[in-house]
Amino acid sequence: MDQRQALAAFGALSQETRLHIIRMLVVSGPDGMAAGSIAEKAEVSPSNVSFHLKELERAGLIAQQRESRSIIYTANYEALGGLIRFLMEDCCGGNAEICAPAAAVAACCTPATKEELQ
Amino acid sequence: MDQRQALAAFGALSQETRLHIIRMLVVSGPDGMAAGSIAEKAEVSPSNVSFHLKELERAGLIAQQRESRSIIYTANYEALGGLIRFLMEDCCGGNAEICAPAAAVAACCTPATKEELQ
DNA sequence: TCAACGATTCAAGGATTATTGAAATATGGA
DNA sequence: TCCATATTTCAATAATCCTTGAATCGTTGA
Repeated sequence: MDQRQALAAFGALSQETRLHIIRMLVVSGPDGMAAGSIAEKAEVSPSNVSFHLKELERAGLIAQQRESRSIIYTANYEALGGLIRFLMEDCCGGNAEICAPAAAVAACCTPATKEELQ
Repeated sequence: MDQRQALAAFGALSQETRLHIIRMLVVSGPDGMAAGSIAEKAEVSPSNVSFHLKELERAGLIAQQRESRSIIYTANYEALGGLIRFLMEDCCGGNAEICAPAAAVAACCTPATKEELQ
Protein backbone atom coordinates (compact mmCIF):
# COMPACT_ATOMS: atom_id res chain seq x y z
CA MET A 1 0.00 0.00 0.00
CA ASP A 2 1.60 3.25 -1.14
CA GLN A 3 0.61 6.76 -0.16
CA ARG A 4 -1.65 7.24 -3.15
CA GLN A 5 -3.73 4.22 -2.20
CA ALA A 6 -3.74 5.18 1.45
CA LEU A 7 -5.05 8.67 0.69
CA ALA A 8 -7.83 7.16 -1.40
CA ALA A 9 -8.62 4.62 1.31
CA PHE A 10 -8.79 7.27 4.02
CA GLY A 11 -11.07 9.33 1.82
CA ALA A 12 -13.26 6.31 1.18
CA LEU A 13 -13.59 5.54 4.89
CA SER A 14 -14.35 9.14 5.84
CA GLN A 15 -17.98 8.83 4.79
CA GLU A 16 -20.57 7.33 7.07
CA THR A 17 -22.40 5.22 4.48
CA ARG A 18 -19.17 3.83 3.10
CA LEU A 19 -17.79 2.97 6.53
CA HIS A 20 -21.06 1.19 7.20
CA ILE A 21 -20.74 -0.74 3.94
CA ILE A 22 -17.19 -1.80 4.71
CA ARG A 23 -18.28 -3.04 8.10
CA MET A 24 -21.06 -5.11 6.58
CA LEU A 25 -18.80 -6.58 3.91
CA VAL A 26 -16.09 -7.52 6.38
CA VAL A 27 -18.65 -9.27 8.52
CA SER A 28 -20.22 -11.04 5.56
CA GLY A 29 -16.84 -12.51 4.64
CA PRO A 30 -15.92 -14.19 1.36
CA ASP A 31 -19.57 -14.65 0.44
CA GLY A 32 -19.96 -10.92 0.19
CA MET A 33 -23.23 -9.13 -0.43
CA ALA A 34 -25.24 -8.16 -3.47
CA ALA A 35 -25.53 -4.46 -4.21
CA GLY A 36 -29.25 -4.58 -3.55
CA SER A 37 -28.83 -6.18 -0.14
CA ILE A 38 -26.26 -3.57 0.76
CA ALA A 39 -28.61 -0.79 -0.29
CA GLU A 40 -31.43 -2.32 1.72
CA LYS A 41 -29.40 -2.86 4.89
CA ALA A 42 -27.72 0.53 4.68
CA GLU A 43 -31.03 2.17 3.86
CA VAL A 44 -29.85 4.12 0.85
CA SER A 45 -31.12 4.25 -2.72
CA PRO A 46 -29.71 1.85 -5.31
CA SER A 47 -28.04 4.61 -7.27
CA ASN A 48 -26.55 6.07 -4.15
CA VAL A 49 -25.15 2.76 -2.98
CA SER A 50 -23.74 2.25 -6.44
CA PHE A 51 -21.96 5.58 -6.18
CA HIS A 52 -20.40 4.67 -2.85
CA LEU A 53 -19.49 1.14 -3.95
CA LYS A 54 -17.67 2.57 -6.93
CA GLU A 55 -15.80 4.89 -4.61
CA LEU A 56 -14.79 2.01 -2.33
CA GLU A 57 -13.71 -0.05 -5.31
CA ARG A 58 -11.69 2.82 -6.72
CA ALA A 59 -9.89 2.94 -3.38
CA GLY A 60 -9.21 -0.78 -3.66
CA LEU A 61 -11.07 -1.65 -0.48
CA ILE A 62 -13.67 -3.89 -2.11
CA ALA A 63 -14.01 -6.08 -5.19
CA GLN A 64 -17.00 -6.97 -7.30
CA GLN A 65 -18.05 -10.02 -9.28
CA ARG A 66 -21.21 -10.68 -11.18
CA GLU A 67 -23.36 -13.56 -10.04
CA SER A 68 -26.28 -13.98 -12.40
CA ARG A 69 -28.32 -10.80 -12.16
CA SER A 70 -26.68 -9.65 -8.98
CA ILE A 71 -23.32 -8.07 -8.51
CA ILE A 72 -21.61 -9.39 -5.41
CA TYR A 73 -19.26 -7.16 -3.48
CA THR A 74 -16.60 -8.46 -1.09
CA ALA A 75 -14.20 -6.69 1.23
CA ASN A 76 -10.55 -6.70 0.20
CA TYR A 77 -8.92 -8.00 3.36
CA GLU A 78 -5.45 -7.48 2.00
CA ALA A 79 -6.10 -3.81 1.34
CA LEU A 80 -7.64 -3.28 4.75
CA GLY A 81 -4.69 -4.96 6.44
CA GLY A 82 -2.39 -2.90 4.26
CA LEU A 83 -4.09 0.29 5.38
CA ILE A 84 -3.64 -0.60 9.04
CA ARG A 85 -0.06 -1.42 8.27
CA PHE A 86 0.42 1.90 6.48
CA LEU A 87 -0.99 3.76 9.43
CA MET A 88 1.21 1.91 11.90
CA GLU A 89 4.43 2.11 9.93
CA ASP A 90 3.81 5.71 9.05
CA CYS A 91 3.21 6.47 12.69
CA CYS A 92 5.79 4.13 14.15
CA GLY A 93 8.50 5.38 11.85
CA GLY A 94 10.32 7.45 14.44
CA ASN A 95 8.05 7.10 17.45
CA ALA A 96 6.83 3.69 18.50
CA GLU A 97 4.49 4.22 21.42
CA ILE A 98 1.52 4.79 19.15
CA CYS A 99 1.60 1.12 18.24
CA ALA A 100 1.37 -0.11 21.81
CA PRO A 101 -2.44 -0.07 21.99
CA ALA A 102 -2.58 -1.49 18.48
CA ALA A 103 -0.30 -4.31 19.52
CA ALA A 104 -2.71 -5.09 22.33
CA VAL A 105 -5.57 -5.37 19.86
CA ALA A 106 -3.43 -7.46 17.54
CA ALA A 107 -2.63 -9.82 20.42
CA CYS A 108 -6.35 -10.23 21.00
CA CYS A 109 -6.93 -10.95 17.29
CA THR A 110 -4.13 -13.36 16.51
CA PRO A 111 -5.43 -16.36 18.52
CA ALA A 112 -8.48 -16.42 16.29
CA THR A 113 -6.26 -16.07 13.25
CA LYS A 114 -4.67 -19.45 13.89
CA GLU A 115 -8.01 -21.08 13.27
CA GLU A 116 -9.21 -18.72 10.57
CA LEU A 117 -6.17 -18.77 8.29
CA GLN A 118 -6.68 -21.72 5.95
CA MET B 1 -12.40 6.74 19.71
CA ASP B 2 -16.00 6.57 18.52
CA GLN B 3 -17.25 6.52 14.97
CA ARG B 4 -17.74 10.26 14.79
CA GLN B 5 -14.09 10.88 15.66
CA ALA B 6 -12.92 8.12 13.32
CA LEU B 7 -14.84 9.61 10.40
CA ALA B 8 -13.26 13.00 11.07
CA ALA B 9 -9.83 11.42 11.44
CA PHE B 10 -10.13 9.52 8.18
CA GLY B 11 -11.23 12.70 6.46
CA ALA B 12 -8.32 14.58 7.93
CA LEU B 13 -5.82 11.98 6.75
CA SER B 14 -7.26 11.80 3.24
CA GLN B 15 -5.49 14.97 2.17
CA GLU B 16 -1.88 14.92 1.03
CA THR B 17 -0.71 18.04 2.85
CA ARG B 18 -2.34 16.96 6.08
CA LEU B 19 -0.89 13.46 5.92
CA HIS B 20 2.48 15.06 5.38
CA ILE B 21 1.97 17.30 8.41
CA ILE B 22 0.98 14.37 10.62
CA ARG B 23 4.10 12.50 9.54
CA MET B 24 6.30 15.46 10.42
CA LEU B 25 4.65 15.98 13.79
CA VAL B 26 4.91 12.31 14.75
CA VAL B 27 8.60 12.36 13.88
CA SER B 28 9.21 15.60 15.76
CA GLY B 29 7.76 14.05 18.90
CA PRO B 30 6.71 15.91 22.05
CA ASP B 31 8.69 19.01 21.03
CA GLY B 32 6.33 19.47 18.11
CA MET B 33 6.76 22.11 15.46
CA ALA B 34 5.79 25.75 15.06
CA ALA B 35 3.17 26.54 12.43
CA GLY B 36 5.73 28.48 10.44
CA SER B 37 8.20 25.60 10.37
CA ILE B 38 5.45 23.26 9.25
CA ALA B 39 4.47 25.64 6.47
CA GLU B 40 8.09 25.95 5.38
CA LYS B 41 8.81 22.22 5.38
CA ALA B 42 5.54 21.32 3.73
CA GLU B 43 5.98 24.14 1.25
CA VAL B 44 2.54 25.63 1.65
CA SER B 45 1.44 29.17 2.46
CA PRO B 46 0.93 30.20 6.11
CA SER B 47 -2.80 30.65 5.67
CA ASN B 48 -3.11 27.32 3.94
CA VAL B 49 -1.18 25.46 6.63
CA SER B 50 -3.35 27.17 9.20
CA PHE B 51 -6.42 25.85 7.45
CA HIS B 52 -5.10 22.30 7.45
CA LEU B 53 -3.86 22.50 11.04
CA LYS B 54 -7.30 23.57 12.14
CA GLU B 55 -8.76 20.62 10.29
CA LEU B 56 -6.35 18.20 11.96
CA GLU B 57 -7.08 19.69 15.34
CA ARG B 58 -10.82 19.49 14.75
CA ALA B 59 -10.29 15.79 14.11
CA GLY B 60 -8.38 15.53 17.39
CA LEU B 61 -5.20 14.30 15.74
CA ILE B 62 -3.03 17.21 16.88
CA ALA B 63 -2.90 19.71 19.72
CA GLN B 64 -1.61 23.27 19.86
CA GLN B 65 0.03 25.38 22.52
CA ARG B 66 1.35 28.89 22.30
CA GLU B 67 5.04 29.37 22.94
CA SER B 68 5.83 33.06 22.87
CA ARG B 69 5.09 34.27 19.38
CA SER B 70 4.90 30.80 17.89
CA ILE B 71 2.14 28.28 18.12
CA ILE B 72 3.54 24.80 18.60
CA TYR B 73 1.68 21.84 17.22
CA THR B 74 2.16 18.30 18.46
CA ALA B 75 0.76 14.98 17.29
CA ASN B 76 -1.85 13.39 19.53
CA TYR B 77 -0.40 9.92 19.94
CA GLU B 78 -3.40 8.68 21.82
CA ALA B 79 -5.75 9.66 19.02
CA LEU B 80 -3.52 8.09 16.38
CA GLY B 81 -3.30 4.87 18.37
CA GLY B 82 -7.04 5.05 18.88
CA LEU B 83 -7.61 5.34 15.17
CA ILE B 84 -5.48 2.26 14.46
CA ARG B 85 -7.39 0.49 17.17
CA PHE B 86 -10.72 1.56 15.67
CA LEU B 87 -9.67 0.27 12.28
CA MET B 88 -8.51 -3.05 13.71
CA GLU B 89 -11.46 -3.67 15.97
CA ASP B 90 -13.89 -2.56 13.33
CA CYS B 91 -12.25 -4.91 10.87
CA CYS B 92 -11.48 -7.72 13.27
CA GLY B 93 -14.98 -7.77 14.66
CA GLY B 94 -16.13 -10.85 12.83
CA ASN B 95 -13.12 -11.69 10.72
CA ALA B 96 -9.66 -11.73 12.23
CA GLU B 97 -7.21 -12.38 9.42
CA ILE B 98 -7.01 -8.71 8.50
CA CYS B 99 -5.10 -8.09 11.70
CA ALA B 100 -2.39 -10.64 10.98
CA PRO B 101 -0.14 -8.25 9.00
CA ALA B 102 -0.87 -5.53 11.52
CA ALA B 103 0.19 -7.85 14.33
CA ALA B 104 3.48 -8.38 12.52
CA VAL B 105 4.10 -4.64 12.41
CA ALA B 106 3.10 -4.29 16.04
CA ALA B 107 5.61 -6.99 16.97
CA CYS B 108 8.27 -5.01 15.17
CA CYS B 109 7.30 -1.81 16.99
CA THR B 110 6.96 -3.01 20.56
CA PRO B 111 10.68 -3.62 21.27
CA ALA B 112 11.36 0.05 20.71
CA THR B 113 8.43 0.93 22.94
CA LYS B 114 10.17 -0.48 25.97
CA GLU B 115 12.81 2.20 25.69
CA GLU B 116 10.56 4.98 24.46
CA LEU B 117 7.80 4.78 27.05
CA GLN B 118 8.84 7.12 29.85
C1' DT C 1 -38.78 -11.60 -28.21
C1' DC C 2 -40.54 -9.36 -24.29
C1' DA C 3 -41.08 -8.17 -19.65
C1' DA C 4 -39.07 -7.98 -15.17
C1' DC C 5 -35.21 -7.68 -12.19
C1' DG C 6 -30.82 -6.03 -10.45
C1' DA C 7 -27.73 -2.78 -10.95
C1' DT C 8 -25.17 1.15 -13.09
C1' DT C 9 -24.76 5.59 -15.43
C1' DC C 10 -25.85 10.22 -16.22
C1' DA C 11 -27.02 15.04 -15.46
C1' DA C 12 -28.38 18.49 -12.32
C1' DG C 13 -28.31 20.41 -7.89
C1' DG C 14 -26.67 21.30 -3.51
C1' DA C 15 -23.15 20.87 -0.02
C1' DT C 16 -18.64 20.59 1.51
C1' DT C 17 -13.69 21.32 1.07
C1' DA C 18 -9.40 23.60 -0.76
C1' DT C 19 -6.75 27.58 -2.22
C1' DT C 20 -5.54 32.37 -2.38
C1' DG C 21 -4.37 36.89 -0.85
C1' DA C 22 -5.61 40.63 2.07
C1' DA C 23 -6.75 42.07 6.64
C1' DA C 24 -6.76 41.22 11.54
C1' DT C 25 -4.88 39.38 16.05
C1' DA C 26 -1.37 38.41 19.45
C1' DT C 27 3.31 38.64 21.23
C1' DG C 28 7.84 40.51 22.20
C1' DG C 29 11.42 43.80 21.83
C1' DA C 30 13.37 48.64 20.64
C1' DT D 1 4.20 53.27 21.86
C1' DC D 2 5.65 51.45 17.57
C1' DC D 3 7.37 48.01 14.73
C1' DA D 4 8.35 43.35 13.35
C1' DT D 5 7.20 38.61 13.78
C1' DA D 6 4.13 34.60 13.90
C1' DT D 7 -0.10 33.16 12.99
C1' DT D 8 -5.00 33.22 12.21
C1' DT D 9 -9.27 34.82 10.11
C1' DC D 10 -11.98 36.28 6.37
C1' DA D 11 -14.04 36.57 1.77
C1' DA D 12 -14.04 34.99 -2.74
C1' DT D 13 -13.20 31.53 -5.97
C1' DA D 14 -12.31 26.97 -7.53
C1' DA D 15 -12.65 22.22 -6.98
C1' DT D 16 -14.51 18.12 -5.22
C1' DC D 17 -18.03 15.31 -3.26
C1' DC D 18 -22.88 13.83 -2.26
C1' DT D 19 -27.66 13.13 -3.44
C1' DT D 20 -31.54 12.50 -6.43
C1' DG D 21 -34.34 10.73 -10.05
C1' DA D 22 -34.59 9.38 -14.75
C1' DA D 23 -32.59 6.73 -18.26
C1' DT D 24 -29.73 2.83 -19.52
C1' DC D 25 -27.48 -1.80 -19.50
C1' DG D 26 -27.07 -6.79 -18.65
C1' DT D 27 -29.36 -11.06 -17.24
C1' DT D 28 -33.01 -14.30 -16.69
C1' DG D 29 -37.30 -16.66 -17.41
C1' DA D 30 -41.98 -16.82 -19.79
